[in-house]
Amino acid sequence: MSKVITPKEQDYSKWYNDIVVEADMADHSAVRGCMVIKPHGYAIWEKMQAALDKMFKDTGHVNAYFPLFIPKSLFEAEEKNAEGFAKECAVVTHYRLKTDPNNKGKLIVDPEAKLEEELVVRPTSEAIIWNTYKTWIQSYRDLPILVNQWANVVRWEMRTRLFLRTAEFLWQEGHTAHATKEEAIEETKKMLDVYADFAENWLAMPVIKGVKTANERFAGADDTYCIEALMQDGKALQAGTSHFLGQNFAKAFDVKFAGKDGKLDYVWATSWGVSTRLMGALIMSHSDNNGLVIPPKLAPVQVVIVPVYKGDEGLKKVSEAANDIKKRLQARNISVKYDDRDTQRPGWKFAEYELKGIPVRIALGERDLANGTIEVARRDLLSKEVIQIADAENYIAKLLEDIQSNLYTKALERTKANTRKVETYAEFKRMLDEQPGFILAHWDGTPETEEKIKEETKATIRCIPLNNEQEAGVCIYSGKPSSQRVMFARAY
RNA sequence: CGGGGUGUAGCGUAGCCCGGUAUCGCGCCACAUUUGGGAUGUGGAGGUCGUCAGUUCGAAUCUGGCCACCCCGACCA
Repeated sequence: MSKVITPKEQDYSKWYNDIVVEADMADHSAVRGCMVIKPHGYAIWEKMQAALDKMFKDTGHVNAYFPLFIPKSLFEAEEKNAEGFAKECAVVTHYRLKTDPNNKGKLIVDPEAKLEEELVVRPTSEAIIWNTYKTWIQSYRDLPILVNQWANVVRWEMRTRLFLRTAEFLWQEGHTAHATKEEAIEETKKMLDVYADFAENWLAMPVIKGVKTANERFAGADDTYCIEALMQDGKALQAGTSHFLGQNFAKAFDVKFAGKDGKLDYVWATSWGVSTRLMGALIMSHSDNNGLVIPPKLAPVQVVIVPVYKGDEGLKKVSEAANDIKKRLQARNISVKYDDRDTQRPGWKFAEYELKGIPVRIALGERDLANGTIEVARRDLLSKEVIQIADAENYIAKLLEDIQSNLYTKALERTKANTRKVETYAEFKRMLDEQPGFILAHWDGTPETEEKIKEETKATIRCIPLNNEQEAGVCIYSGKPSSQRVMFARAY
């Protein structure tokens, strides 16, 4: 049991925070609501980026970069989008500081350097991008445009939590333009599938694909699709969104194209994004009271080799064997770190790598050299096995696959076990308190009912699952007829 | 932004009520013995007590402003 991590049964929020900080992923910074992502955390994010970026490229997308600042007049062009984000925008009003004449050595904002037009720090980039697309698009031959950008955005949140909700965060935002509604909807769904694929095959995190209700929809979208995942405490986490934007932004920014028939029409749009919030999802899907657990496919280092030895001679002998194993594993595309620091003792290293979630640890000592063996420990089950050095590559390659699939299977079973159907409002409320998770229940389809349930229970409709089974029933709240169940949960 | 709490060495803390220049543990540095699950001993370094102002002969301690963080609400990826 870790000395530094608060057990999750005792205090789940504290457990989460301890993991982030003690596993060296991120820290609070001197800036309110903003975090420092430390090398170990950033390395995981880079792994996510690399995997996602390849998936985007494989589906025909290209990367570009748009400005951080958005002139207010552009920002307000799409009314619903602007309204939706207005309350959480950072705004640049001046472009210069000067020395304070009344307080030497201090700076003040120079009142003479007021911007003619304020600049909004992007909370999302639809406005600046659609203002640009206007100049890129004249004809159907210019379509589709399939652009993604990796960027930081700022949303001035009241309450922040490392990775889950910070004032500044890193993400990718795809922005596509299409000639037809059908094509745009297809793109929206395709990217949702990419996200679900990534979540399940890389994060080892099962997700429910669905569509948001009008209340929960992205400001400015006609439809918002999402992937929702269930965390270990039974709360839901929205892990990615893909929006069908209709012609809303094309109309706001007057982006028209000439079709084959010569007629002008507005362009159809999508946008889609995932953020550093996925780091929070990773933590809350797999980690335990001993620290972080990283799925092998996203681990910055998949295997660490810890030498156990006496004296310089011992280290030399062990290192020879360790470096050989390292090479053989690397030849199989396994990332390996050989930690030969003699400033820390083996036990200390064991605890450290466990805390940081490295999937596999090899301990190699002089005793092993004599026997031709290594001790292999897996992070997910905390189990150890002694194997022949000769079998190392095959054993560990398979072990990494096992860990990846074991993490997914465990998370899937947990999600299934905590997804329940309820028929009455009383049962619904009891379930939320006693066995939190996804709750499938009938809803009359009105925003009013959704709002009431949210007010009374803090539970929201996470989504209407795609390919939802049609089933006649009555709304748990109003008793009115309903044709399908929707998925409720308390959410992050 | 509303309610509550906290801020003392890198981290965790005692001292604050009742004013007199700061306690302990971990960590850090040196040396020795150690090394198969966070080693042990000896010696040592490290502090504008969050910050700014006020009261006082004297402030970690009393008063006020500000800042940051944590918890609970409203908001949210």
